[in-house]
Parts: sequence; C-alpha cells; structure tokens
Amino acid sequence: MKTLLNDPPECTSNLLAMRDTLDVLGGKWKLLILHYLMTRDHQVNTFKKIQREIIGISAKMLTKELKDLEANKMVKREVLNTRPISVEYSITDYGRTSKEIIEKLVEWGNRHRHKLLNENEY
Amino acid sequence: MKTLLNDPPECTSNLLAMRDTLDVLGGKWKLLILHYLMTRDHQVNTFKKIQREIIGISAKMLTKELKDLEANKMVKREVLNTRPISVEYSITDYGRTSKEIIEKLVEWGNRHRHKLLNENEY
DNA sequence: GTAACCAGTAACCTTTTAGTAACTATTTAT
DNA sequence: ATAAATAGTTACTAAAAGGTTACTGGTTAC
Repeated sequence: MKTLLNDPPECTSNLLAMRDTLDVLGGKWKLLILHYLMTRDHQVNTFKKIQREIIGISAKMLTKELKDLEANKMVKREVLNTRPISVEYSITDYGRTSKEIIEKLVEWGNRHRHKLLNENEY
Repeated sequence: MKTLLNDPPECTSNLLAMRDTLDVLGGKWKLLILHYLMTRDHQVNTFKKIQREIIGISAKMLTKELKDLEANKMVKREVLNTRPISVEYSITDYGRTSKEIIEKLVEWGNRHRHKLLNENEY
C-alpha cells in the first residue's frame, strides 16, 4: 500500500478516506447539484430545469456531473414518457447522506465569512 | 450579487458558503497538512520535517499550501533561531475548527468504501 | 416545411493545478 | 574550499478541469 505519510498508520487511512470523499463529491458543481436536488425533492427536476436554475452550468458539465453522481448512486436518472422526451433526476437515499457534509461546509463557510468581516472592522 | 441559483435566496448563500470553504480547504494537500499538524501538535514541525513525512509533496507545493493556509490564519509560521535556520509551522486555534469537517469527510469516505465492498460481494 | 423544445454529444480551447529540475542564500562542519 | 543542511524560488512542463460553440435526433406546434 502506498502511504501518504510516515506514521502513524491510522493517519494514512484517514487521508485515503478523505480523498475518496472528495473524489465523489469534489468538482465545481457536484455539491451544488446535490444540494439543489435535496431542496427540491418533491419537484420533478428535469435536465433543462436544473440547467436553467443552476446559473452558469453548461450542458456538458451538467451531463458529466450527473453521470458521475449516478455512477456513485447519489442520483437516480429516469426517462419520462413525455413529448418531447424529458429526463428526471432525483436524489437517492444514499445521496442524502451527503447532507451532513454539506451542512458542515456551509456552517464553516459562514463562520469564516463573519470572521473576515470582523477582522476588517477597526 | 451574482447568484448561483434561481431561488430560494437562502440556497444561493448556502452555496457561496460552501465555495468559500472549499476555497480555503480545497487543493490536493491542504486538508492533509492540517490533519498532519493537528495530530502532531506537541512536536516542532519544521518545513523539512513536514516535507519528509508527507510523502510525495514537493517543496513548491508545500510552500504554496502553507502560505495559503497562513493567509487564512489556519497555520502559524515562525522562524526559529537555529543553525541552519529552520521554520516551524503549527496549527492555530482557528485551524483546529477544520477538525469537524475533516472528521465528516473521513467518516463519509470510510462508509462509502464499506458500501462499495458490500456491493461487490455476491 | 420550418421553427422550437428536449437531452444530450463532439471538437476544440482556456484556465487551473500540480509536478520537475535547477537554482539561491545562509551557515556550519571538514 | 567544499560539502551538507535549511528554506525556499524560478522557469518550464504536463495533466486535469472546465468552458464554448456547433451539432444530432426525435417530436410537436405553426
């Protein structure tokens, strides 16, 4: 096993776990998409709807990120029998497990912003 | 304000917070360095020691990541009066606030790994 | 028939990130 | 004088990530 650190061995496995997580959830849009789908769970979220509402994402990136998330079972893809055809994406139960991580990131980011604002007051 | 999403407005601010966090903690080595310094808090962690023990990191990347972390007050830099001169890096109290995030990422990564292993059994 | 809508794909380009190798400056020991 | 150690820097390169534009194929409304 290739190690990332000298000693203690537990640290190496922690760091591999961190990297695994970031492999699945990293990238510019993945957490955003998960958050989007989680907060709109009751709606029918089609490709076009997602693309319209997540400002700035291109079809290419949305396709790619959704494929990656689907491969990791975070997201379910379903072709709807509509004319013209549309495809619904929804979050899976497994995808919902990312909620805790997202919450921590949001929390920390907000605290960080407040910290910066307070530092600039004098 | 440039928004990332169409409505609800709270979502946009959540997503900005997530991005802020990843700006500070993202990158290949930052979480690894924080984790390293946190688990070796009682030691004198010099540049060379860190470079020797975090396998694979180059001087250039270590310099850069430490500078970034210092700029965000996650890490403290102190020149020691030794011959030859050496520089000690240590985690700050603020840097320690990343612990919760790191723990969540480790936890999720480990659960994800077990999930994959169980799926491949048949 | 033609324009519009959906869900993509393909080719190409730019930016960001990371890696490599050589080098600087200072000090000490041989 | 030279080698070794510390803490970097600089220039160049490669790889990864992301963006842009134009396009496909099927269907419906005009």
